[in-house]
Amino acid sequence: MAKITENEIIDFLKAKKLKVTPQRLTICKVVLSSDNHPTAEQIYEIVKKEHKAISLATVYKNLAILDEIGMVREIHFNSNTSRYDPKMSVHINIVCPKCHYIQDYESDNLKKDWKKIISEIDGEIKGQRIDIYKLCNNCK
Amino acid sequence: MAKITENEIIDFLKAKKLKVTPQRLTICKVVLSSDNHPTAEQIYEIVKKEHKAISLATVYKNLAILDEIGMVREIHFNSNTSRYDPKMSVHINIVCPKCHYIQDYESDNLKKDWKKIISEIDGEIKGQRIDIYKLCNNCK
DNA sequence: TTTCTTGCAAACTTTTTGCACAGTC
DNA sequence: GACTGTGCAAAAAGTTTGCAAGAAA
Repeated sequence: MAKITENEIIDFLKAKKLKVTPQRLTICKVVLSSDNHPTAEQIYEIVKKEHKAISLATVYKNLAILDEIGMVREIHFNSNTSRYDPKMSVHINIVCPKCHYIQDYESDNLKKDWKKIISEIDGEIKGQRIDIYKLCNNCK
Repeated sequence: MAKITENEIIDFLKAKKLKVTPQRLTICKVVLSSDNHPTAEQIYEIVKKEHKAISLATVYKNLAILDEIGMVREIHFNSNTSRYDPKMSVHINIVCPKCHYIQDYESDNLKKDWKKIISEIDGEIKGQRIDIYKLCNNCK
C-alpha cells in the first residue's frame, strides 16, 4: 500500500461501501503516508490541523474501520497505546525494549526466508507481524 | 524456560536480588506453567486461590518485574489487555484475527530459518515476537 | 430521503501510583 | 534492622459508547 493516491483511497473506500467524508479521507492520507507507526493521538494531532473540530473518538472509529477493511493494521507494542501500521507487506519491526523506538527492516532475503517459514503452516495466512527486540543506538 | 522447578525459580530470583515472597513465588509458578498467554486478570484469579488477600496491583507489579528480568515477556495482541508469555524461545503465535485465540507453533525448521533471518541484522538481539494472522477452526 | 458519520461527553477497562504496613533477608 | 514487597484505594491513560445533529449518496 505504498504511494497511494487520493483517488485510489476514494475508490478503495467506495468499494468497501464506506462514505467518503473529508475527515475520513484526511485520516487515511495521514496514516498511509506515515512511516513511524503513529498512535491514535498523534494521528489526531495531525488531522486536527485540517479539521479543527474533529474529535479523538472519530479518529478511533475510523482507524477501527480501516483496520477492519485491511487498509492499516492496529498493533500494540506497549500497554495502553495502539499504533497503526500502513505497511501490510513483510517487514521486521526492530523495537528498542527500553524506549520503544521502532525501526522497520525490509529486504528481499527476508521475504524469501519468510515464504519458507509460512510454507510450513497450512491454511490461508491473512498477514503477519514480526518484531525483534534490540537496543537502539541511543539506549545502548 | 520449560519445566522449571520451584528451587530454580528461587535461585533465579535471588540471583536477581529479588526477595522471594510467597506471592511472588506463586505468580512465577503460575505464569511459567501457563501455555495460553494469560492476562494479568487470569493470573490474578489463579493466584488468589492460594493467597486470598492478594491484590491485582501486586500481580501487575510482579509481572512487570518478571518482564524486566527476562523471565516472561509482556505482549499485546488486542487493545487494553497485556498478556504474559513464558516462552522466550523462537515460536510463532498463530493469532485468529476474529476471536483472538492464540495457538503456538514451534519447529526445528522454523528455528533454522529464523537464524538465517536474524543473521542479516547486526547488533545483539534480545528476543523476538512472531505473529501470523490466520482464522481459527471455529471462526472460518 | 435514507443511511452512515461526526462530535461531544460520559463511561469503561486496564494499568499505574502513593503510602502505610508487613515480611524477607 | 534495613530494605523491599504487599495491599488498598485512588488516579491515570487509553479506548469505547450512546446519542443528537449533520453530511454523503
